[in-house]
Amino acid sequence: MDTQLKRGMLDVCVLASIKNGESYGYKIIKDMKPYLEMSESTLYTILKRLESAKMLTVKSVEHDGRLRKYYQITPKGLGRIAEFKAEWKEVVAIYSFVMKEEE
Amino acid sequence: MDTQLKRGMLDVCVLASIKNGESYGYKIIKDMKPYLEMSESTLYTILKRLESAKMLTVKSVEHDGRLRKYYQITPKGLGRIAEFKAEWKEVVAIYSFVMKEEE
DNA sequence: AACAATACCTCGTGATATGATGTATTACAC
DNA sequence: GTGTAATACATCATATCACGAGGTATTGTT
Repeated sequence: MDTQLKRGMLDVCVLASIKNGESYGYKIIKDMKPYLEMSESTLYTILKRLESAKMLTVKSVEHDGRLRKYYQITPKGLGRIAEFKAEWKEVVAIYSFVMKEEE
Repeated sequence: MDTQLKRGMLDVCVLASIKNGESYGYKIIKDMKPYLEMSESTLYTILKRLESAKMLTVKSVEHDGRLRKYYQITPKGLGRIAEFKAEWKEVVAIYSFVMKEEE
């Protein structure tokens, strides 16, 4: 799938992955895989970005000798999802424009 | 509207604008405005990109003392629109993922 | 012993949307 | 007739960002 088309959905997808319970990087990638493939470097970049934007918080936990960073969504993160929901209407309108007079 | 979300639709929108008859830069912006706002610098960048990709051809015409560059879509350009149509299904699937368990 | 899976990370690169800025003509208001 | 908006094109520098390549370290599995 075209990279450009995914942009703008990536951030929101990550937020959606942790919306109903905290999760961690490696698991987020696996959860999203059926819908949207994302490389690890992309995900960790996004997680850092969302953390800076205060859309999620993080806590590190030792698990089987390996470090795990659990992410929780914040009200601001939930707000971002709501915003996306509203913008989606515009996206659909653009799609309609493209398909106009298409058989 | 979020810039990122528009990406990936911009190219296709421009192609759609000339799908049913040639058009020129200034007019394309006006035609798309109700659906999607795009700055002039963005459009001319895209037109050049699409021309390089052979998705459209151009011919210059003098009109009222001003230069106008008329763009026509090519089979490759039409192919791009068809491709987008297919990718749209994936986009909708991603949207569903984001909205899952959303009230 | 070798390899896959788990789990994190950084860095460089390429693509690209946009604001700022520029050129030149026509149309219209005051 | 002077100024401003509209028409119509263009370039350049900048910032954002997805991604591949590469790295570290531990725990299964073959």
